[in-house]
Amino acid sequence: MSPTSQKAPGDARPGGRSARVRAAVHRAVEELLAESTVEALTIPVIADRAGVHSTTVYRRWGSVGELLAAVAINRFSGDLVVPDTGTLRGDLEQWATDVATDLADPDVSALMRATVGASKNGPADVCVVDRRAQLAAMLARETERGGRPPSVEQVEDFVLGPLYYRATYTAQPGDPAWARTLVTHVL
Amino acid sequence: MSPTSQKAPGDARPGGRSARVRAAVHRAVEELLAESTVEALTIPVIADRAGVHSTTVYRRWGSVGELLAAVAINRFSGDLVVPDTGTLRGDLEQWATDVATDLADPDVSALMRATVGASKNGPADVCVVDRRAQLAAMLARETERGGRPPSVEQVEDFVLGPLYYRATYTAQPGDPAWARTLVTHVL
DNA sequence: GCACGAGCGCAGCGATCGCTGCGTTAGCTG
DNA sequence: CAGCTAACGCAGCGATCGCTGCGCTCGTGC
Repeated sequence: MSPTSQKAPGDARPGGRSARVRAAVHRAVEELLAESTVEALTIPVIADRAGVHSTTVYRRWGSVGELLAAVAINRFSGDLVVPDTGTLRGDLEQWATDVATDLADPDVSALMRATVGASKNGPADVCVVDRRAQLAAMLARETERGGRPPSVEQVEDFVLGPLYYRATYTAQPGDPAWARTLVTHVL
Repeated sequence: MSPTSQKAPGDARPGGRSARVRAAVHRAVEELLAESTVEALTIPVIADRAGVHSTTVYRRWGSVGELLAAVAINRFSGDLVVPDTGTLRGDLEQWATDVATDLADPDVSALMRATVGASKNGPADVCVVDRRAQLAAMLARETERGGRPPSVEQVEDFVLGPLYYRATYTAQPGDPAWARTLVTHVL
């Protein structure tokens, strides 16, 4: 399932109210996740917070799970620009620092955990597909420069893995300095 | 919050019916998680599957979140015996292989994801506290042998991190051979 | 500027959830 | 073996959830 395969209505009218409603609902989900548990995250509550009728949410997203996936895709895509510092190390350090900073935000990690819990098709890859694409782009650039970068899997395992692991399972999210040491280890 | 701070009733009578009910409910949760989504995991459904009345589940656990945490603690504690092969590398390789095998089970990863989503106090450390304790024990034994093992955090980041990351966010859980390469990297 | 149609608000409906007294059963204790 | 108490089963109750026709509003294209 590609991130752009959103079959939901509203795409045929991207200019006006639909976009406003979508933004309001997404914002409501993030706010509620930041201040409450996912068990209290029900569609009537979301709709009420967004100033939108429950019917709209039911029709456009169907369930809390799909809504969460949509919010996660929207949140984890496009927020980070792919760094281009000239060297692979510089790119990766900048990128890892950005990811670490993003994951250190409690609201972001709460959204991630909720998405993980609500994902029905096995793992919650919606949280990482975009990051993986950015990583592949940086590594491909290094190859074009004539370097021999590590594989995507290696960087994913030793940089993204620890970062996401800490944000998901431990109480201490990684700080930027630690993220840079991860890059050093993998190079 | 220690894993043994279960304030729930039933501990004063560990020999008979309470233990049976607890086992039946835990089993029901694992079964339902394996065959359905977490959104369908409601207390009446769990109680019905376990052959127990809903009242009992409400009284002993209170909510699906606490019940999931209890199941996770029970599942992720004591299942793995700490290896003792004589060398740190042997211990870690055995241990990482066991963890990888465990996480490769779809039912286990489903339970983990559900626990992550239902955890209210931030991260879902119930999934890793016991693993961390086992790791600390192995590293302490190496210190007693006179060796200089890496820190718990290092092994956690570069072995547990990738393993849990893959099980949580990607479609390819780690196989035992790959788990051993992780150990090699950290030593 | 005007007609068309997509998307939203409104009202309400079964179904089910989460929870609470009360009586009964079953495991611990002397 | 007998008494006690913790834990469970039972029935039922508000509350709320998820969902469905219907009419209306607002963005889009001619």
